[in-house]
Amino acid sequence: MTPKDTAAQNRKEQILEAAAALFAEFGYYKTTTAEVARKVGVTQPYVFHFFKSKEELYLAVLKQATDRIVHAFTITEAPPEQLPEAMGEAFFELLSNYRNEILLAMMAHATPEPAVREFTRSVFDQVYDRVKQRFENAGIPDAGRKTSIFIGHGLMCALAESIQLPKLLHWEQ
Amino acid sequence: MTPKDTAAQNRKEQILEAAAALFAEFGYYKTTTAEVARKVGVTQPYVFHFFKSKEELYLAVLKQATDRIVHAFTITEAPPEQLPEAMGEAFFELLSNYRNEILLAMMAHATPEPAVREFTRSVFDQVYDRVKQRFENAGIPDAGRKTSIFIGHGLMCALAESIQLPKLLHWEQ
DNA sequence: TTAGTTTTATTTATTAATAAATAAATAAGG
DNA sequence: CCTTATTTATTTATTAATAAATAAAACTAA
Repeated sequence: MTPKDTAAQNRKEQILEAAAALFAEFGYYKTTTAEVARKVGVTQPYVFHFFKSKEELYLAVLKQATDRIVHAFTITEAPPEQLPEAMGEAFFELLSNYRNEILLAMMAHATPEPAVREFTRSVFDQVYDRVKQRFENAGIPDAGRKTSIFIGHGLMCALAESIQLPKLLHWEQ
Repeated sequence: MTPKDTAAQNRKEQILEAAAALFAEFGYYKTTTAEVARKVGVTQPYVFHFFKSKEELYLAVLKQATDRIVHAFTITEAPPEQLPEAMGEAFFELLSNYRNEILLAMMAHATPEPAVREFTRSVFDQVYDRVKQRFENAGIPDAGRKTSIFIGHGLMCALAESIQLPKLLHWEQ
């Protein structure tokens, strides 16, 4: 019962979810609006009743994903020395609960639509600042560098997932 | 005078170079064979005289790029304690000398053509093994984890370049 | 004149997007 | 209630554009 609790609102959420799964697996260009519609069980033009273009649909999914990420990095609490690990775990949990959306977000920079690139840029900018700030507040030395490494680590996890090369993330142990 | 030194061979190289630039900037799907041709100054169907499909052209560019990367990581020499830094510098040099190709290679995993994904997978697999082996030979402890971090770092540099967010790579200093 | 190089002309397929029609649900009035 | 009006939900039919790929012709130079 979030914004409105109508049948149409429900459809909109279903479309977002189907789109997340398809965009994550097949990318922006190889996902057709017809496939999204088919997955939900409606007709292709009906998708445009909720989103005025394919790009707008993609951006809606992407925003949902990045909001989750920013939120998680904002609320994670831990004793200062354990903050980076705790935030890494928070990301990992997100990845396991919302795999499609998160993979989508971590690969969005490879989608060359200007609006997508710009959105992605602003999100990484924001995430970098927030994470760095928190590292600094926790008294972690060299917070900027640690933040870069933290983000690189996230990219690496997403890569390992998307090409199915689990050996890349063997840090367990 | 590599394989053959004919005019056509020359054209093939020009096409590869134009394709690298366009694929790196606009990605696989938003780059048309017509634009590649126009950049070289030939007609669109002529591209198919050298590469039997757009995918084959893309894979040829990708292979050239990944061969450079694997080669660089193979030949870099340094005293054991400086090996990771030296290899990082080698990658950075590659990125500055062959920017288009290297960015292409670092984002290829987001191109959902099965052949591209599989190729990318096999290259990262190979790179991981080779880097880890060299780290181990240099007596670096926890070589597997260090290799993962090394790759994550490379992904992060490519991201920073592609979305133009230089703050991500402020480790200089 | 023949092999190598390149173009013109054309096809075929795909897909986002629009417009207009229909059906189902809800509400209002007698 | 029962029928008419109105909104909400959804479909059918269609367009318009784009782009990869093929085939065959033509040019060029040795």
